Amino acid sequence: MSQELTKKRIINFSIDQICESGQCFRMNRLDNGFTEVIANDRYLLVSQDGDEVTFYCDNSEYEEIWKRYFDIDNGTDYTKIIESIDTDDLYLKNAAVYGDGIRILNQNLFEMIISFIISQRNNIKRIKGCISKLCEKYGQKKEYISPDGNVVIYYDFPTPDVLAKAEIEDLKKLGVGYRDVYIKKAAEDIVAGVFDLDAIKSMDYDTAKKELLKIYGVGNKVADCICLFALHHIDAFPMDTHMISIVDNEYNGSFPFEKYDGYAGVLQQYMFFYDLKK
DNA sequence: GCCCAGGTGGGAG
DNA sequence: CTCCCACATGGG
Repeated sequence: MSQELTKKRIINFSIDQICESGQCFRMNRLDNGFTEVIANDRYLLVSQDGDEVTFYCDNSEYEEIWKRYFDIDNGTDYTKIIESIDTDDLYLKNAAVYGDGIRILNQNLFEMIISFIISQRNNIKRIKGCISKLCEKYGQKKEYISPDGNVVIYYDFPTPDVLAKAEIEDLKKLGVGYRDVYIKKAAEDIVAGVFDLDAIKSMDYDTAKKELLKIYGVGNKVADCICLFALHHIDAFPMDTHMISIVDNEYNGSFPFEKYDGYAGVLQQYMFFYDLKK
């Protein structure tokens, strides 16, 4: 264990809950108790004991990369958000307790566009499988030396350029089904400059969502997922099959957004997770 | 065989 | 604007 590591005490943080929360598809719990995170063209191991979280990287990498990725000291006050829940709303209170430790990640924009295009009418296990195969076929191969000295092979998420040149037949072999054309067209249009990802990053929620909706294969729900998980617009509230039934069954068809102005997306994630796991 | 999975595009009305 | 429907794939 000669490798550097960074230990932090962090409240409202659970690497297991985040890993299972359905917002990231390249994070995995390993048999040895560590969680691997493949993101930002890097490989990270994380372990946790209570509030003490260990990141297997030096402090400068933690400060520059992972602190923001995990939404740590980034302005989102999870304690305050949970405390703001209407005391009469037992469902939401229970969901927040159940989802304790989930954070809204700051993930790569292109990766989220492609990942959530793949997610439509699909289940999380298959989504992860498709993305893993996509990265293996089109992503750059990298090596990571683990703390015990083993060499871990991993693959970066593919660039727009590479996916724009992909053959439809090859994409289909990954099991993405009819979404093959969506992936290729989205990548092509980004490469061609039809969509400017850097510009989208600086837009407010409504403007960014409107722009994302122009991408072929991106509809209302996927656009909201991208806004929430890549652009950190935590007022975005993705309405998938789970949320439709929750809002239907628990809120008579309309969620009280006015009580949670500006951050309903965090609560959405608690409810989604609660429904997903029960 | 059926239904479902973090839905969307396209067409009709 | 709101309905319809087809769409690939694998697991229960």
